[in-house]
Amino acid sequence: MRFGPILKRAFYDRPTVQVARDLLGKILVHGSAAGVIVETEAYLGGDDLAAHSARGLTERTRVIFGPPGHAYVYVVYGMYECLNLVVEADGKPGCVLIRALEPVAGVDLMRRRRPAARRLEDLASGPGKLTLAMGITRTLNGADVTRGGLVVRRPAVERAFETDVTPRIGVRQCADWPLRFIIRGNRFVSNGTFRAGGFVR
DNA sequence: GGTAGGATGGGCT
DNA sequence: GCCCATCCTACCC
Repeated sequence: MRFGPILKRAFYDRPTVQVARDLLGKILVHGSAAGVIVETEAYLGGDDLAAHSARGLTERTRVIFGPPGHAYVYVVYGMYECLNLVVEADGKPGCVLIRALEPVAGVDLMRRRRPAARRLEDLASGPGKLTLAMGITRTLNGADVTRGGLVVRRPAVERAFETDVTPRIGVRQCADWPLRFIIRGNRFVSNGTFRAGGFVR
């Protein structure tokens, strides 16, 4: 499968919410595996207490405060890794969590990396699932995603779609902020998490 | 179809 | 010592 050009640093050097929305429909590529980004979440600076950067600059959050167009990979629940793309200008925190992909290349390899996935729709339908399927680990923390083995590309053919906005999944702070973006009707988005109040998907 | 509970360890108080 | 930006299995309709 052929893709378009790699997204340049200027794409990431913009407000977090804009980048989170614009990443939908783009192609995440790592080696021979690739998938269309169908779900993202924005993590802001300032008073967004759900963001790791909210507690200030530490060894872990250093990348988030650095220049845009780099990967921020962290470990959740001691077992899984999550991929974020750093946005906003150097010195200003902001990142976009990649939450789900529609696999489009290297699918056999992705299936071998995730034997628990029964259906294609489950292969990369969550932040921990997609890093497993794509072979993305914490060793890629800080990697430049405008060049190298992990990049984001435009699709060869841009397709129109509608976007839905919902609260973010699995966060307690700022639980009702509308910062999750999904491609409307896409079958590859994560299943979400039930919370008091009844929010699902 | 659905959900409850456990695995498991890094980061920060 | 507590809190997680999660996933999978077992078990129950």
